[in-house]
Amino acid sequence: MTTASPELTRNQSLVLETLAKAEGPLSAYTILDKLRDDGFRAPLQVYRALDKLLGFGLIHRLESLNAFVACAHPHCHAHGLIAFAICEKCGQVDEFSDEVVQKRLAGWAEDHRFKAEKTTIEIRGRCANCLAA
Amino acid sequence: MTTASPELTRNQSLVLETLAKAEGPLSAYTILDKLRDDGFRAPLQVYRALDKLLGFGLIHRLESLNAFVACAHPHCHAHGLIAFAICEKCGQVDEFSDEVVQKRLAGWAEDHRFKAEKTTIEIRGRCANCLAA
DNA sequence: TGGTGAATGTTATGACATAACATGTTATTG
DNA sequence: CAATAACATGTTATGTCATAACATTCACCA
Ligand SMILES: [Zn+2]
Ligand SMILES: [Zn+2]
Ligand SMILES: [Zn+2]
Ligand SMILES: [Zn+2]
Repeated sequence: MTTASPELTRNQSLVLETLAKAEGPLSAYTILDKLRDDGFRAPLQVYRALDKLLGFGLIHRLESLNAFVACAHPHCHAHGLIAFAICEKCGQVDEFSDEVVQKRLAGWAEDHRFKAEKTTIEIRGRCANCLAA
Repeated sequence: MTTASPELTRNQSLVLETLAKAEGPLSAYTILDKLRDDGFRAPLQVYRALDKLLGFGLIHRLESLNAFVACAHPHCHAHGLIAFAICEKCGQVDEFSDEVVQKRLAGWAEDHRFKAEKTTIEIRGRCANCLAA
């Protein structure tokens, strides 16, 4: 599914570090701005690095945000179906997976002879901290 | 959750009919092009109608495609959690819901004191027809 | 050493979405 | 019948996300 990662190039490392340091998801253009001082000039420099990092499974794309986050479990490299809980207030993203949900969706696909290639689960709302405040 | 729909305005009806007639999801700009002959000139005319129709629950937005589809069950107006299976080949979209998945995600949210406001589930892949062909 | 493939740099363009403001349309209601 | 309020619409401009196309550089190995 995901390609094994050799070592990262300079651009890939910079982008990954930027995401890893960030509080929440970042858009490609936000990453670009943060990396101007490191010589980044054009969106493609970011998008190309993001593509590779996605392939390595080191980051994820949040479809409902058009943004990217560093993987919360970059070592358990073979995580199956992943879900994201995204706080609309503080931007915090919680990455988790659920066997039951995964099996259930796989069951639906099998019943309908649908060959799933990529599944997106994103829950938008308010996190515990933001609700408490 | 969704507001009750009074009757639709001319623009809203045109946009909804366009989506209902379509084979698959349409982007806002594709809808705009299809409605040029009906007097549509600017993206906002489409986006405003789409916003209302989303509020009425008559259409859905597919986050992973930046596109829109007519609701497959526009009468069962109170559908809970919806999932979409999207064929990458023919564009067909299958809209379904699953009680178990819904309860499971609600359980996660409760456990983590996360207040879910909108949940997206989108499965991309190949439909039965396209796999047979 | 030179040739191959991958990564990078750069410019331009395409695709998706909204801000801001003016105008029109349709009830209420005094 | 105004006056008004609420909503829908039209229009221009701009903002945001993503890729096409092409030139150059780099790392590696025959
Ligand atoms: Zn992950
Ligand atoms: Zn929060
Ligand atoms: Zn529906
Ligand atoms: Zn298909």
